[in-house]
Amino acid sequence: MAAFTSKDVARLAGVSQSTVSYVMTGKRQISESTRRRVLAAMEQLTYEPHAGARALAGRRTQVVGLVVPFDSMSEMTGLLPFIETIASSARANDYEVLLVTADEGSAGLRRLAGRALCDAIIMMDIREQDERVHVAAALPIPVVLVGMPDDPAGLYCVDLDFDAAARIAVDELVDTGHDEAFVIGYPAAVTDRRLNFAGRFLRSVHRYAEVRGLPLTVLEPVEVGRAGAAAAVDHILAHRRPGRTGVVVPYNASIRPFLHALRARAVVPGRDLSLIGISTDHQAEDSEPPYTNISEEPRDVSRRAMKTLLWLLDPGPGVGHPPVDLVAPRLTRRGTVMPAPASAVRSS
Amino acid sequence: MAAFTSKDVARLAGVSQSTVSYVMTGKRQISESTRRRVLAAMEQLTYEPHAGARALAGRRTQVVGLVVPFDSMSEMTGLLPFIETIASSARANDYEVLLVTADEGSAGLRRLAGRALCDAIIMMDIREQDERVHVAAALPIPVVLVGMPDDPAGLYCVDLDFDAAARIAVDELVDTGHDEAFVIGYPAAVTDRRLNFAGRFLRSVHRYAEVRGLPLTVLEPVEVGRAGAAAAVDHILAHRRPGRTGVVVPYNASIRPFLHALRARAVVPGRDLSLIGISTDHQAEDSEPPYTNISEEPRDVSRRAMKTLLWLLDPGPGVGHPPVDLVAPRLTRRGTVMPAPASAVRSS
DNA sequence: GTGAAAGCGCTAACAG
DNA sequence: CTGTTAGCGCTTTCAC
Repeated sequence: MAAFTSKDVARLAGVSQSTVSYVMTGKRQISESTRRRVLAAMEQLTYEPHAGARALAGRRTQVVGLVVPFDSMSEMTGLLPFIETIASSARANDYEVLLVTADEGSAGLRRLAGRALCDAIIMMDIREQDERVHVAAALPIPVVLVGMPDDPAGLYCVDLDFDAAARIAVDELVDTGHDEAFVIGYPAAVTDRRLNFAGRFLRSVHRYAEVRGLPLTVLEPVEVGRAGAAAAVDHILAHRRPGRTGVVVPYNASIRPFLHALRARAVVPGRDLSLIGISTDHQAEDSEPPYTNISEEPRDVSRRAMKTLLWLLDPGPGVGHPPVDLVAPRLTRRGTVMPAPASAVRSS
Repeated sequence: MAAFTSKDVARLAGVSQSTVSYVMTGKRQISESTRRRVLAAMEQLTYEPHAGARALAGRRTQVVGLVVPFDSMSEMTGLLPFIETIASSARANDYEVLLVTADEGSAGLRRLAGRALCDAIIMMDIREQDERVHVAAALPIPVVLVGMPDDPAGLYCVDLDFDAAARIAVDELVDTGHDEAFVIGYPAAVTDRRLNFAGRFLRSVHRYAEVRGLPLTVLEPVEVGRAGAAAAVDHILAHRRPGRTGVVVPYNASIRPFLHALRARAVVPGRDLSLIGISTDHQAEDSEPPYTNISEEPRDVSRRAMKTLLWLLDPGPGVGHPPVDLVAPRLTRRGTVMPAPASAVRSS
């Protein structure tokens, strides 16, 4: 395997180099006979086109840049399904994936575009006010955001619909006759960095609670882990008013420690209070106990982000694409919400 | 920002294009004054060299390919620290990271090398007999394995020292006076694919148990999750002989469910039996309860893999590199191993 | 339908 | 110490 070039293929097939190129790209009609000879030659030489040369001449890299957060939290936060889905999705469309860590900030973006390392970028870990968003908007290549900054600067955004998640949570608690709700807020690592989803969820949950007349308390910040969860549980137990108490845990890494803290106090979710978590279904099902959850949909979000990106790279003839694409979460009941007492059922 | 070239930089600095190139690569002595002018020009134009052109002319991409497993398990198995560490490590050495999923098999490897997408490859998810290893060995670029196949085919391997892990586990149980040990084996997803680490651990644990006269039973396969863990615990409780029982859980995703199964049966690790897990310290510490563990060291393994790879790309003057580089795990006691009764202490 | 030839933007001899 | 020049392996006008 000594690195053949398209020239070698051309010679072996008895055609010109350009014909080889056109066979590969399909940008020209090629007679069936020559196409066959060319393909046979490529096969025989196990030819692979040189990506750099291709990028240089064709100004297309067939690479998408993926900007991911790699802080200490990401492991718990379920970053992997995003990466995985984007990788598969890219491969299915003949793209490679170049990984860049978010801590590079704007410099990483500039490098990706400036060096022509990729044709487009998917960026995660978006903050409410994110300087990178404006840098991204000025790049000569398309950028898709996973998340919604305050000002998208004209960029396409894909994410879970956290507003809908908040509405679903409030509705579920109200419809099952709860008298009060607590929200386990985000850890300082999230609020300090003003990650976009935290604000989106909290604003919405306040609004819907008010609309439906549900007294609501947000505990914040609540650190992920034993201590933070213990403090939160103790606070709730000490301060809750008489009646049915609901707890919403929107940050998935906080759910497990919260469940542990409840168990340690012999408080049973679904009996002594209600619990709704926002997490993947997989995590909710796998937990001990399984809990009623509003689904994060990392795979769906990633797929749509990839779809948007492909469309941006090659806008089809059809109508456009929505600039903001929010994936609707689903509620799955797993018994950690106390059912409505027969007397207290209200309609949603 | 209209995509400047090194020619533009050269003109602006009043030098030739090659001088610009030499300023960047440092492969030639450049007078301080011209170097300054060139750097100023690059700065002024926010110049970034075209990666494709560079790869084409310089036959160096400054990219490392990373082949990762993206099966259903990988999320639980702690893949992220590997990816993260390799990404940072690569960046620190001016390399980009191209992500390829293991399910592409040999084709992915051939593509990476054939298309000159990268200068070297790090491959994870190695099976005992892995066709990809032989393909990799024949590639014109270096490949580092994270894991140890039966036949490394001359490739450099970096991984945790599972033999040492087995020894440490057996020693700890024997030294604390245990009369018997069980090993919670790997799930079918691992054994079916003959992933290399499973065999390495199991062979060693058998050997050391025999050496130290510890009766040992390996339960296998044990599926990850509630059902598998429950079955394993029930089996152990039903079949264990009188005396002190130790349990070793080498597959980290199995540990949590195992702990749950114990708790559900009111069996307390550290009191009613002993438990040693193999997992990251972080996971062991964060678990409920924290458990005595033998450390997986994904970051250290990744760092060393990267180091080996860089050395392969540019063998320094010093002596060579060991072809197999095993990271020593550490035991951290967290109270899930019953301490030795005063009368039964034996020396290690 | 197919070829010939001119670059894409960089690196690395070869010259001085 | 610096400039000139010939490619690297593709894509893509032109031309037929």
